[in-house]
Amino acid sequence: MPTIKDVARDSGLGVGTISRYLNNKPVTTENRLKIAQSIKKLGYERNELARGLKTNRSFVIGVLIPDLTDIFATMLVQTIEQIAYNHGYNTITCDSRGNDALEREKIRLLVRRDVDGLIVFPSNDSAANEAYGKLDIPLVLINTNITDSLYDTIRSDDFEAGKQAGNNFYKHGHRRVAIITQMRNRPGYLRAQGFFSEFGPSHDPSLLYDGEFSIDDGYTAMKAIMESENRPTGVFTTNYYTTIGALRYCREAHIEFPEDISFIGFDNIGAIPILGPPITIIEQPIVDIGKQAVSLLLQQIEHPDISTRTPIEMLLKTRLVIAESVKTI
Amino acid sequence: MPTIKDVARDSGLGVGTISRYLNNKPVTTENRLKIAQSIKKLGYERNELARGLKTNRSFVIGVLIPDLTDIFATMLVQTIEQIAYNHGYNTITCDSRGNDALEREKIRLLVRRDVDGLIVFPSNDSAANEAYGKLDIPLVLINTNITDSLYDTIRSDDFEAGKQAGNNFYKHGHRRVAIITQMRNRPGYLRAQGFFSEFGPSHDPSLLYDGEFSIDDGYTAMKAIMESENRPTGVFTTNYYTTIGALRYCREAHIEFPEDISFIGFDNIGAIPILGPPITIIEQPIVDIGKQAVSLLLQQIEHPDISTRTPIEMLLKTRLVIAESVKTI
DNA sequence: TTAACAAGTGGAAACGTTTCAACTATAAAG
DNA sequence: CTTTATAGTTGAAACGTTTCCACTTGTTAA
Repeated sequence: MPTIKDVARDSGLGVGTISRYLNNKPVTTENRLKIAQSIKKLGYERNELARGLKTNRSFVIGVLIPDLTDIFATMLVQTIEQIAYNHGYNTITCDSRGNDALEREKIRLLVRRDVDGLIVFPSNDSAANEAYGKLDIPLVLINTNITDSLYDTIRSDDFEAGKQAGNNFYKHGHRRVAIITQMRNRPGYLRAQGFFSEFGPSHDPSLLYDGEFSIDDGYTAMKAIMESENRPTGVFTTNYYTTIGALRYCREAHIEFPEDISFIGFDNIGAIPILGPPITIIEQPIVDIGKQAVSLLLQQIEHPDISTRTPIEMLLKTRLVIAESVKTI
Repeated sequence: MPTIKDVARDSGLGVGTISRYLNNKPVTTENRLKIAQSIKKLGYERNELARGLKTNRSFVIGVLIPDLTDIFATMLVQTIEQIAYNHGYNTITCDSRGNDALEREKIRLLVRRDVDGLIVFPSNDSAANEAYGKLDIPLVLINTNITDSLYDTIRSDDFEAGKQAGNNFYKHGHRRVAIITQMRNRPGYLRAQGFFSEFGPSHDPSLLYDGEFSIDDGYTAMKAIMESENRPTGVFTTNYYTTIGALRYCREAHIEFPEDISFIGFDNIGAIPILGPPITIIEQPIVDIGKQAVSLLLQQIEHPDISTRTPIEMLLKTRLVIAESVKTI
């Protein structure tokens, strides 16, 4: 591979000049031409490693997600990737497999490869939170479990999302509605809180189905609900996978909305709008989340002094998309 | 950040010794201890950039896919990531948005960041093929369009996959079956060839629905088929998205399998096994594709002399998963 | 005509590693 | 007790950039 020195020799100029050219600093047109010519002739390409070594800047941002096949996460990454790219940054994505230790390791990998900043979509495991404590690198957390993060944080307004669903049920006359969620996950917890808040100060604990955010748990919970003694008049699922799981059970058991039960789901993405029955559903502003995450990160990267700033927690409103899966009672 | 020199100073040893320690070369136990202590004390972490600059090795492999939200691609990446990791390599993933120019740019990005090898899942656009011509870096292509690649290539046995579907229809008595595919995509083309081969030497061209591998085109084609004059007795879709699209139309139009028409789909992943009706479907061996891709790549990386070897094209068999969506006539 | 200045240029030093030739200490062999 | 082999250590050089200071032009003002 040709180096900057080869270009210098070939064009008869000094390495400093070549470097200026490469960094868009002023160079006489005459030399500009010579250099361009030599570069083409030799097929020179800048070695980003050497550059990063010297400048401590890589123009790469790292994105860490718990699961590369999680549709919500990958949609997010996709918008992050695109926006970052428009700002001159490239993105590299790693999968932590929802594993605490692996998440920490991947973060080090990225840091050691000199990423300029990190956007982390943390695994559910709350223990992971410590990991960030030591890092001093621009960092933005998305949908984190942490309550008082030292870092900028961005998430959907989960409490409000829960309220939107609860309110829709309530105003259609529902008073006993079950919710399928994951209480040890902060968004899951907040969605539940918001939901119940619409039904008054106290609520029947048997309406809360607490488990993992997984297809299986959605399925099982939905089944339990349909088979329960004092069956509620509606069900609210609080993430993509529980929604999928619940819908699957309903398909298998030939349960129709809203005839057999009313239903509000979560995350109008992936297969749901396509293969699922038309349902009323909460939509997260994925594109905006991505946009704001990049924006906050770039602020940190480009104004390092800002790090003394107090951390920002940014809430983005969700949207209730109305279909016909909630019956008026 | 502390450097190797700081560690040397702190431990009273030479930088060379620290380097040996870090690279697991023999060091006296006495020194080993001192070094370990200094490293912990200073919080030293190796700078991979500087290392890569010197060694030309990064132990990172780059993966390029056309769409980060494409479930087939991300499942592949996930297994690649895992297997590579077990071999001591990390993975970074980039999205080319199915865009030829962007694909080329991302490849350069990765090369310039010194990845040890590349696994590329090419965009449909055949023009992209040139891009690889110049590269001399270990490279494996997955499901490529190129017929006589200079690089190792790995893909499902698409012709055989088509035959499996065609044969299943044929032996259930079907003689006029439509196929939805993308002929300018090589896998799509081969799947069609294999499919038709089961029905004899010639075929009715009106049974071929040629478009993009997209949900929309799957939907439109399925609609056209159902509304056609001389309606075929079955339909074969040849990738995930066309399958989804076709299923969507069928849901909306209340078409049931196999009563209204027989159906075989492709790629038993994502939402299909969960939300879709139970259908006979072709399954690609995703895990094996990932495994073999990494294996071929590591061969190239670790035996550079091998590059004189003639390129390998590896075919992996698909599997026909049988449900009840094909009627016996 | 000269002084002052601006705009570019050249090349050595530095970034944090690994490598390698020279060196030291220890052990084994005679 | 010397010689020879062995194992480990040392620090300078190199990897390909950017940065910075000293330098050369060319231009303007007096």
